[in-house]
Amino acid sequence: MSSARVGAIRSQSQLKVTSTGSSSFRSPHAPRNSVLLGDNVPLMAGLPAESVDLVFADPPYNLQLANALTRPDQSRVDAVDDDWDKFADFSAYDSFTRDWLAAARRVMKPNATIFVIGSYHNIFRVGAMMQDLGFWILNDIVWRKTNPMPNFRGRRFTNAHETLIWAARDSSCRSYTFHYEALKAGNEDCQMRSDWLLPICTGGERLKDAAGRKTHPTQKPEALLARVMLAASNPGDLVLDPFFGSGTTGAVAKRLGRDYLGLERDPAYAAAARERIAAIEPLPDEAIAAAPTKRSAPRIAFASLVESGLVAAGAMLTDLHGRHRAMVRPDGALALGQIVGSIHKIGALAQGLPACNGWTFWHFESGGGALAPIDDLRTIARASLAAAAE
Amino acid sequence: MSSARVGAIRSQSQLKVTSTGSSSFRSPHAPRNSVLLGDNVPLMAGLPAESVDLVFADPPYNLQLANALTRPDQSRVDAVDDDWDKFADFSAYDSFTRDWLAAARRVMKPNATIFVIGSYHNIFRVGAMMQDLGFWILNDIVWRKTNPMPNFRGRRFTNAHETLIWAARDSSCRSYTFHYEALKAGNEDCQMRSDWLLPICTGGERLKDAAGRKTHPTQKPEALLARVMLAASNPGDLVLDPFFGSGTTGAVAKRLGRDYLGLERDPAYAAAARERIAAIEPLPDEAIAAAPTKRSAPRIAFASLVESGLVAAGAMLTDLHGRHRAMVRPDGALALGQIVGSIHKIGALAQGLPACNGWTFWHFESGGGALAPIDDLRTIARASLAAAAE
DNA sequence: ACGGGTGATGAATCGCCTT
DNA sequence: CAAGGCGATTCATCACCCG
Repeated sequence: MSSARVGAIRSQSQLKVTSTGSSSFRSPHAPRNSVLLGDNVPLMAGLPAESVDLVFADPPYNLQLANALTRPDQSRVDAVDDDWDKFADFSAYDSFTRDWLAAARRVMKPNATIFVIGSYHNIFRVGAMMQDLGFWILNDIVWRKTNPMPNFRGRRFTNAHETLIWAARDSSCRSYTFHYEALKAGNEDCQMRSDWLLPICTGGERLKDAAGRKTHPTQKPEALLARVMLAASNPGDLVLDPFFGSGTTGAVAKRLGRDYLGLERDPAYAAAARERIAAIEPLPDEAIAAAPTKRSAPRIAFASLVESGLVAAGAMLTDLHGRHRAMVRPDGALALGQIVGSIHKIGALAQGLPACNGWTFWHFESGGGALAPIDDLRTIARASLAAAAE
Repeated sequence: MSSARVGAIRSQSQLKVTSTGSSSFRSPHAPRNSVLLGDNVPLMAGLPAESVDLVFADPPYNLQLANALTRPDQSRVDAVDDDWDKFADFSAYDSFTRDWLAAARRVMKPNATIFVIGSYHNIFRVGAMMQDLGFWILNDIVWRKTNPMPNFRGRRFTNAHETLIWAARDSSCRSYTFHYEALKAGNEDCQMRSDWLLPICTGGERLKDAAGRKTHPTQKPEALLARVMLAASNPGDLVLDPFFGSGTTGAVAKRLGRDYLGLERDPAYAAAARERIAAIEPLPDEAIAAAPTKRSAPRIAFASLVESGLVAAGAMLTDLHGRHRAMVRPDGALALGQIVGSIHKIGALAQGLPACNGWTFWHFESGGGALAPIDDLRTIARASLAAAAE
């Protein structure tokens, strides 16, 4: 997506709609870069279907602390005991979960994905409900906390992680956004794993009121949201957060050039989030622009390399070890003895395999008798194509 | 538990009952150190209620493989496609899960706990069902694999972990076994966290047939089972595994001086497991004996220290900084001015806190004017108590 | 014996476009 | 819409062979 488009979307969308919970507005486009006040289910019902690119949801965890929790020094742990985290029983929590998940699914574009974060108190119910509603789980991801709260009673393992579920809208969604190569490049050239080690949100990042009390009990670290958005969204995408809280999703979205839409029931949280996001400075477009990937590179026919003279008709190609030899035909096909076919087909045939990437399998003799893959020639062809387009 | 008791339990239990799946046997005690052949639900129905100390369950994951998967070198991945992992739909899997979980819950002693392992394909359904059946989740634990299979198509995060759910039979179970201090001592004096880093089962540990094929497609590493049993069972305890498979639970139980009961449907798996376990050499009792913990150490009344002369009546105790001073009364109470109470109550009162551990708060003057906690005197008292019991 | 190279393998819901 | 072609894609570990 070009930065021009990003700008256009941003400018159209500073409407700051405020709703009281009824489906009081309808528009062909979802509002962008706003915090909508009210219950998220009717608010989502008021959004156009298939209008958001990514959902991040941090629903109430349904924590069940029977009694007050104290540290060994008898100081009281400031546990989550807000009204929004109280449910009569599992059935009430399931019903709540079904409602918001179904509403979120409706507004997801066909190739959108959703992340939901939770702990063992609620994540199993959330995950089962997602499967029941037709979501297609892509991964579960473990956020390993570098600095979790210890288990003060010494009766359990330190609860040192939370779980995220990443899912597509349904099982047929195959072209969801996933920046595999960028993540790998940023991870020592190793695939990004399903376990992420990140600190919890503390220090200057943690929102506090004038008296020093934390604004929101479960503020998520921006690094977590950043990894989510960098992995599964593009600049200019609309990220919906139906449990906006302190607005971490909005803050990170703005910084990373994504658009956000936050839904929040509590006016105080919404106000704190708006203030927080207003202070965010977006990163420059160059820092955000999606890196070109091999999958997105323009397709080049091997025939065009022959036509342009990068490969001579009649030249012999071999595999890296010189075990197989094939001749380049003027029409861009390869000939292995009497058999003629594409670079891929002939490569597969030569090895007795069902498939083969001919670009990396076949080599030509470059300077000094060294062998180089014909993929190098494709790179040259792509460069001259790009130069011609300037 | 003494090693004598461990020996007694072991000798009673080498019956090796074999059942074909009907509830054909009844006994006041569950059989021990046996593999029972048949469906686990009727087999568990035939066991006495409240007869096992720990359950470890590795149920089918309900993997849903659409197509064959190949590595980048076109080699075929040997996926799990066994009949026992085929379910018509989520509803069939839920029903299967409910049945075996309910049967397992019935045979758990009131303070028994259960570990269930799974992946994102099934663990959410399992966890929700456990909550519905009344299990009380204590932790979810993440087994982080050091050497997971990569994601060959680059379309998702590397699926690098599996999840274990640890639960008590119900929310009222408070005295379940958990060797907090032994785990902490073995973890650089740091609380054991909910994320465990362990390699998958390969190499010599992996059972293979004469042709070199793996005996079981999903054999779990012994290190994983060892951590489970060391954390949540005592020597001589009965560990039930309703999905015994290749018998890792039995092998580790035997090595660690626990008794096992394995339920397995497939005669070939059961036979392989029996052979495997027969070759296991148990560790010596000294290596296994539960380390004494503070909780299990005999309670010592402060009064008994006064009686034995370790503390003199009339002696003054202070906190570490000398801010508070209290006098030892001959009845083992403390006096802070006119107020009299236990070492704990007076310690709390002195600090204005709701509670206080008097053993670590109050200090006495040991040799050379140095202050030492009265807990040191308790340690001495315990040592002489143990010596007297010899 | 040791080291390097090659090959095998593990609970996996693992494409997209054109015709 | 189904079928077929293009062409993109792997990490840690262990076993084995060879020099």
